[in-house]
Amino acid sequence: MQNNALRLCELSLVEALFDPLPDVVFFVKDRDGRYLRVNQTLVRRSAQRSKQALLGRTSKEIFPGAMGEAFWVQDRSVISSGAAMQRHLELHLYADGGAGWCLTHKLPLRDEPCGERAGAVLGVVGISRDLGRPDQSHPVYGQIAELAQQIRSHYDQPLHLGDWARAAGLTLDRVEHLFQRIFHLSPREMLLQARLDAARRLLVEAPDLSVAAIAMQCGYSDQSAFTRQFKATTSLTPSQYRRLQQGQQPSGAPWRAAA
DNA sequence: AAGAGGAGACCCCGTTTCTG
DNA sequence: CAGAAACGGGGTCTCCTCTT
Repeated sequence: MQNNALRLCELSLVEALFDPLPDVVFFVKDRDGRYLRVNQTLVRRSAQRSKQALLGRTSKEIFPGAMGEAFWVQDRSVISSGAAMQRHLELHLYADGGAGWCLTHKLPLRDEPCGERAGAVLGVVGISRDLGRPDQSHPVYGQIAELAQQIRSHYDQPLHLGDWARAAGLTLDRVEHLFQRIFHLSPREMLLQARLDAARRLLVEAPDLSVAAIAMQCGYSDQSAFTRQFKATTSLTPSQYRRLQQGQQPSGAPWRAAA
């Protein structure tokens, strides 16, 4: 426990570093998923008044509904496997109806590498960063932006990145590298973003369209793949999302949350 | 109709090596 | 040393089927 206390003390310094960053959520949780450290951005986004209001509580208590449940499942997975969750692209749906794309990273918090419980997982530490603006100052921004536009406007088709890269006079490797550098996303992640943005729009604006039909219109080969990806990204199935946007409680888990 | 899951194919991404 | 190229393993997607 001594080691644990020391580590948490060190983490308070990290917490202080993340406090002034409005686009990054920072948190540390114990083995039971209870918040031990949070930054101010998380306090704001969870609609809490202070850090104290979050400490000792789990994401399921702070974010009632599918999103809190999804955070909880992620935490359990990191803690039980001891494996990090890196670069998970997520759409966070806020209580005020807004939505924002984030990249989430979670690492297991381990005990000191010596002593009886050497290396034991004590909890999880993570950040969730809002997707930033593209780096427009990069010399080949124009070329890559054109490719990105192609991906966004052809979201209903399979990704033919190799062909598009060749047409632009670039290699596939170069395109992927530049996408990361400029957009902080891989081409496939950008395609996923475009498809799910379109799907969210159709779920709300075309209530008569079936989930399967929307899947087809958004470039998925079937409803199964669409539902799987939609749920992995938003924590909700397409029909739950549709009911939520129509102002109904989705069946299953109770839902009304902030990020 | 919608959701979930398994198998197999293929593509992406992280890492290493090469080059200027 | 930075950027480009190459490569192999893992992850993702499609197809298919079953369940609710």
